[in-house]
Amino acid sequence: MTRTKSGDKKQAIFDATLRCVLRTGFGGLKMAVVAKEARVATGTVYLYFRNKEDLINALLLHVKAEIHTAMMQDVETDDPFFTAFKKSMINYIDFCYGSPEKMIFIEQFYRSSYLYPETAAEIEQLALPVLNMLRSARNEMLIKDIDRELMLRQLLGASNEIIKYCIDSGRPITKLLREQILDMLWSSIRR
Amino acid sequence: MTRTKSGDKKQAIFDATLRCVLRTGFGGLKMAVVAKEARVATGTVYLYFRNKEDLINALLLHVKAEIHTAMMQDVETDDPFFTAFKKSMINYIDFCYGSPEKMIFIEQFYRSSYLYPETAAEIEQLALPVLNMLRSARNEMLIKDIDRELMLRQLLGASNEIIKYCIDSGRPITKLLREQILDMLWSSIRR
DNA sequence: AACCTATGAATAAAAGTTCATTTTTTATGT
DNA sequence: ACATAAAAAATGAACTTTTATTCATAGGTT
Repeated sequence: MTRTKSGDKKQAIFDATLRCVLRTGFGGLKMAVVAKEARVATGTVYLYFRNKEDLINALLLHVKAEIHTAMMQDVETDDPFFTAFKKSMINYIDFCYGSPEKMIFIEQFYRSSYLYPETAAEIEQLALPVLNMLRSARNEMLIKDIDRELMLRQLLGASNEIIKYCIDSGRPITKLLREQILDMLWSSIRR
Repeated sequence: MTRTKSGDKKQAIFDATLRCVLRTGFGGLKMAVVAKEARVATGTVYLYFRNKEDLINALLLHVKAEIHTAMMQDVETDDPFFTAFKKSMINYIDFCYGSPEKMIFIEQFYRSSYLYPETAAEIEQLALPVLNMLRSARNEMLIKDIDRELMLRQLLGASNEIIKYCIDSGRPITKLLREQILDMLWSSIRR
C-alpha cells in the first residue's frame, strides 16, 4: 500500500483550500483553483466532498477542532486557573499566528450562508472545555461575574484582532509582546 | 421637484447592499439582488458605481467613516481620558449593536481581495482621532505602554465579538451589561 | 477481470455587465 | 402658463464571463 492514500488527498484539498482563501479571501475559493493548488483534477474534489458547501463545512469543523485541541494542549485539569488560562491563551495565540490561514478561513466562513446549522452545533461543542475552565474560575471567585460565553468571545476576539495586526504589519510575536497581550487579556477578566 | 434625487438612489443602493450582506453574508451581494432590494433596475446600479468592486469600496469607506464619526460623537477634546474613553466605547458599541449590518459588512469585506489599497489607506486615516486619544493617555501614564494601534485593535476586536454574540443570541445590551463590557475593556488597558 | 480511484474536457448554472429603448427632468421659446 | 425639444436618468432583457458540477474515459490495484 502506497503512502498516497485517500486520506492524504483529502488533506491536500483542505490545505489547498486554506492557502487559496488566505491568498484572496472568500473570492479565492474556486473549485478549479483549489483542485489545481492541491494538484488533483477538478473532479477529484467531488470524490471527497459532495460540493463546495460540503467542503467548506467539513473544513470549518476540522480547523475549529484543531484550534480547540491546540488551545488545551498541556493544560492539566489540576493546573491552577491562572496557569491554565495562560497556557491556553498562549497556545491559542501561537497556533493562530503560526497558521493564519486557519484563523482567516474561520473568520471568512463561520458567519456565512454556507454554514450548515449542524456544523454550527458541532462547533459549539468544541468550546466546552474552555468554558468549563472559565466556570470553575468564576466559582472560585477568580474572575469577574460575567457570562462565560461572552467573556470567551471577548478574549478570542481581542486575540484575533491582535494576531491579524501582527501578521499584516509583519510584526513578530516576541516574548515581550506575548506578555503584554496576556497582561491585557488577564486584566480584562480578573477580579 | 420630487424628493427623489440622485443622492437618494445611491443611498438606497448602499442600504440594500448592507441588508443583503447581513442576510446572507458575502454570497448575498449579487448585483441583481441588490438592485431589486433597492427597487431600481440592475443597470441603474452601474450608473452610480463602475462595478461591484467599486460599490464595495465606496460602501466600505462610507460605513467606516460613519462608525468613526459616531464613535467620537460628544467626545470633547478637554474631556478627561477616562470620560472620553468611556464615551467613545459606548458610542461604538451602541452604533454597532444598532446597525449590525454595517459591522458585518466591514468584517466580511475589509479583508478581501475586493479592497483597493487606496481605500485601505483612506480608512486608516479615519482611526487617527481615537489613536491620538490613546497617545495622550499613554503620555499621561494612564494606560499601559503598549503599541497604540495594537491596543485599539484589541479593544475593537473584543467589542465586535461581544456585540455579535449579543445579536446572535438575541441578548439586549442592558445598562448593566454595558457596564460590564466597559469594565473589561477599561481594565485591559488601564495601568 | 473486477474494482476503486482519478482525470479534465464538456456542460449547466449563476452572476456581472452592457446598451438600445423608454421615462423623467430640465431648459427654452412662444 | 403652456408646449416642445434637448438632456439626463432609469430600465431590464440580452450578452458575456465566470464558476460549479458532471461524466465518459483512463489508469492503477487487488
